[in-house]
Amino acid sequence: MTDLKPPGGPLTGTPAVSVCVLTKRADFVRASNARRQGTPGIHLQGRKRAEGEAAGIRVGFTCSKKVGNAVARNRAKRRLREVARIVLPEMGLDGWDYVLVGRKDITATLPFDQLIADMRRAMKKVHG
RNA sequence: GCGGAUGGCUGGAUGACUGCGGCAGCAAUGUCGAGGAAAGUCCGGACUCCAAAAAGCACGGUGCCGGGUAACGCCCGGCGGGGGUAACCCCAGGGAAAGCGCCACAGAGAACAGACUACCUGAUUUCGAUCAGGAAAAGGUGAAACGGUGGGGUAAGAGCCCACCGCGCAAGCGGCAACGCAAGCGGCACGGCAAGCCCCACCGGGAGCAAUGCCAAAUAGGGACCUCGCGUCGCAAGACGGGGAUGCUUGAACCCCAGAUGGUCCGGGUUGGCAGCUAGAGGGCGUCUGGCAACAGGCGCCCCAGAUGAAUGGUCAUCCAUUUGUGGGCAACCACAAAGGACAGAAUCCGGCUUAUAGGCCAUCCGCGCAU
RNA sequence: GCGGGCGUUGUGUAAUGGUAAGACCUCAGAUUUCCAAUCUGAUGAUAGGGGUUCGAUUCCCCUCGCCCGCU
Repeated sequence: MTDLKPPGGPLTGTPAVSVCVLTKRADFVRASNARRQGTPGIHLQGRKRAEGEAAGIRVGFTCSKKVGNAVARNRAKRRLREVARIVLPEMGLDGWDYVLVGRKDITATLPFDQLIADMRRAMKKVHG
């Protein structure tokens, strides 16, 4: 199934908005029906929430069983979490939900700086 | 040195920056944080609930003997059978003279007796054969065919007789036992399958931490049908009576009894938090005692994660082995560069089994070769 | 996590322990001016590995894959 992990604590260079983590299945479903952008390493889904729904940036992580066994899934999730920790403070928009989806083999093995580049490109596409 | 057998260990190391979960703290911060299989869920337990977890039946499991253990289908030791030159390895390994069932095709005949071809004797004969009797060695079939070899014997033959081998029964002896050794007896009979039914012995009540208990929120604390039934004595406690059992029957204690009870069905709801939740038959090291061993016991020291969209990560440097390429060298090897670092991630806990696993290391033993 | 079930040609189904059957599909041929329909023929499977047995789809064990239930 899909997995996610609790808030990332105080982020370095955090902007004024807070970041929290998606835990409800309904939020994941809504995000997947909104804007999406695939890159070699990351599949990104993004959604601008309706007024009064929640505050700040929210982010979720998903690695289905297609990604591999438990070791591969956990590894992909950890790297996605690290990517979000670095990229979201500089590019995330207040009032949006983001869902990062792992891809088979690639998310766990791609060089890390390339993964970050993929994330930045996907963010631009989803916002634009 | 080469080849092999068995048992065991390890599962990259150090550092820097930056993150995550638990605990402590107002905070700064401190401290702890995956495995030998955490896996498969194949067994066994602990623990919780089910009216006791009791008896019988049913059902399921195990299956040489002895021991170990909380327990086991696990482990240790022994026995028997099979394989290997050997070290050593493998075996669901009780009962087929309790009973039932099955043994296709082929073959004369498939389980207990019988006789297709062929053999022998006699009679008949159209000289092809037919009939009566003897016999069970030879042929062919098959996974399996009624002991084997040699000799005697005979009309032909046959354990019909003899020798050796095999087989069965077995006094006695050894061993806790499985079992082993075996005088003697028997002309030989009793085929295989019980991972077919079954018999025997032993074991097992069922469900499972999403168990179970509590708190909060929410909803229609709703509707239909059926069953028991509207008790007696007593001020009361209680007694009598009735009801309540998870495959079936019995069933003490216990619970309920005029309930808005119990059962079935329909409809609604199905979220959040806390406890269970991690220190236990616990692990490691050292040492002593008993034991062939598994293991048991004593002492000392050290160590023990608890998440819940689920923590233990990311990046880099150096070293460590590995592979590839280039250069040098007869070679061992040296230098430089690059790549990738086995299987795999706790979810109530523990003991086993099974399966996956790069590379490396240690010990013991066997065979061959060489040297002494 | 815990508990349960299933696995046979490409698909959905059969098979007392004894040659794996039949249907649809695919291919080829026949029929037809051509197509469809029809007829004939062919290809093709017991999830994998061990064990019991003379002989396993069937009986036993291990592994793999798929499906279902739970508050």
